[in-house]
Amino acid sequence: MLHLFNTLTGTRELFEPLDPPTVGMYVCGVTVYDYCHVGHARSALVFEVLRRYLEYSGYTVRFVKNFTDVDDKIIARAREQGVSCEAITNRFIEAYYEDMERLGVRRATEEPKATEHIGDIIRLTETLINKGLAYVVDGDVYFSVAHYPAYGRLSKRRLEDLQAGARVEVDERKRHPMDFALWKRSRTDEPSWASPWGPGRPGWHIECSAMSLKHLGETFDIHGGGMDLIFPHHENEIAQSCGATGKEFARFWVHNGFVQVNHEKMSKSLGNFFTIREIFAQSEWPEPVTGEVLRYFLLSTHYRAPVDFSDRALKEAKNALNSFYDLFERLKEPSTIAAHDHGDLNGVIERAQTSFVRAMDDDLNTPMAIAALHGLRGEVNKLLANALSSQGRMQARQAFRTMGKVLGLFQLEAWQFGASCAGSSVHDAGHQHEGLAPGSARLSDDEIERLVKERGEARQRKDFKKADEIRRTLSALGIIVEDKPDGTSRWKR
RNA sequence: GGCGCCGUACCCAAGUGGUAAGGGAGCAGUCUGCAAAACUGCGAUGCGGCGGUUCGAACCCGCCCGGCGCCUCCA
Repeated sequence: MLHLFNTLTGTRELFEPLDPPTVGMYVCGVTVYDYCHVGHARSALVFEVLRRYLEYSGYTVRFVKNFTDVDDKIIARAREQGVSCEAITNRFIEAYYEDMERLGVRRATEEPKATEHIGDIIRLTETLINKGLAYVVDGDVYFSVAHYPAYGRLSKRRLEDLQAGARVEVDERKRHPMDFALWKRSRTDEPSWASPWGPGRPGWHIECSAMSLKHLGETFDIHGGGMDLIFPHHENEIAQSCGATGKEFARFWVHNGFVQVNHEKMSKSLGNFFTIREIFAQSEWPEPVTGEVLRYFLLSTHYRAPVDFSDRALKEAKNALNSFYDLFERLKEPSTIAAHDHGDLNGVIERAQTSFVRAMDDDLNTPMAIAALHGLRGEVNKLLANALSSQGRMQARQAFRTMGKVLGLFQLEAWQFGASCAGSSVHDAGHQHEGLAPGSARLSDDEIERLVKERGEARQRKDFKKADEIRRTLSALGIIVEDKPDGTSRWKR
C-alpha cells in the first residue's frame, strides 16, 4: 500500500487511485529554452520512478508531462540568437530527449506542448471570464484571485501575507497585485494566436490547467513538480482548474526537493549549475554507466530532501554500483553445484523484496529501498561463497533485475558496466567492448586479454615477479586484475 | 515581514514515541604466491543546543543557534 506525502494536506496519505487500476499523473516538464541541468534530471527521475513503481504495483499509469514551448524566456532567447521561437524550442526539446535517454528516463505516455493546445487554453479562459473569475484589460486577461476564496490552499499562504511581501512593481491595471495573466496581448514580433481578446499568447500557468484537463480530465490522481513550483505555479493551476470546473483538481500533490551545490540551490542565476550533457561529456565512465551512476546518486537521497551534487558523491555512487556489478559478474560464472542446491536463496530474495516494497510504499523511500538491495547483495555473496547452482545464480541476478528496474538500475550487463570481465585465460571471453572505451584506458580489449593471458602463464610457472609486473602495468592504466580460485583471472577497467 | 525546509558517526544517508538501518572511507581478521573481490569483527551511551510533555523522545511541544528555499522566472 503506497503512501505519499501530499503537499495539499501536509501529511502522508494512503494512495488510492480514483479509477483503478488506472492512475492519472501530470508532471510539469521544462520550459525549452536551454539545456537541462541536474535539477531537471532529479525531477524527471523522481516522477519516472513513481511511475515505474506504480506500474510495478500493478497499476496502469497515464503519465502526462508537458513541454512549455511558449514563454518570455524562449522569446528572449530567440531574439538574442536571431532565430525563430520554433527553432529554439525544437532544438531544446530534442536535447531534452537526448539527455533523458542517457539517464534512462522513459518517455511519458503523453507529452503535450502548450502551442498545440491554444484552442483549449482560450476556451478555458473564456469559461473563467464567464464565471466572473477573470477579467479583460486591453487585450490581456487576468485571473482575479479575490474572487477565488480558496487561493493559497496549496502553498498555505494568505493573500494578505503575499500582498505585504510583494516586491514586484504592481501593474496598475490589475485589480489585485496577485492577479496573474491567463492571456497576454502580443507585441508585433512575438508569437501570437487569434483570440476573442485580440492577438496574444497564453500565460504560463493556464497551459497546465488546459492540458491536464484535456488529457486526464477534471479530477485526476497525482500532480507533480519541483518544490519551487508550489507557488505560484501550482497554486494558480488549482485556482484556474477548480475555478473553471467547480470540481476537485489533482488529488495528490507531490513535490521534489532541490539539487544543491555547496548547500545552495543549483540555479541559473547563481551560475552553479551543471548541465546533464556537461556531466556526460566530462565523465570518465562509459555513457550507460554515467547514466546509472547519476540515477543511483539521485535516488540515494529521499526525493523531498535536498541533495548536494559533487564529484565525490558521484564517485561514491559508482563505488556502490561496482559492488553490485562485481557480484553480477560472479553470478554469471559457471557452477558445478547441483541444480537444486540453492541454500536459502528463496527466503533471502523474498525478504529483500518485502523490505524493498515496504520502503517504496513509504513515500517512495528510495534510500531505504537501496539499502534492501545492499542487504540482498550481502546475502547472495554469502550463498555464493558456499556455492550456488547455476540456476540459483540466474535466479539471484533476476531478482536484482526486477527490483532494480523500478529504480532504473542493474539493467546493464556486467561487461557494459566495466565490472569484472572474464579474461582470455578462461572460457567464453567473447565480450565486445567497442564504443564503450572509457577515456582513461588506452589499451584495447585484445591487448588487455593478451597481457592477462601472459600473466596467467607466468603465474603457472611460478614467475610471480613477472606476473606482478604485468599487473602493475595494467593497474597503471586503470585495469584491475583479479585472480579466481581456479587459477584463472578476470579483469575490469 | 509572511510561508516552509534542513541540521543523525570522518563522508553520504534511513529512522518521526519503545531504546540509533544501509552505503562509502578507515582499522583488524579469514581467504590469496602477493593482491583484488568477498566474508567476519570494530566504530555515534547518542541524533545542532537548552528546557518541557511522557514510564519512555533523534522522533511531540517551546525557545535558541547554524544552513537553505519560496514569496519575481525557476525542477
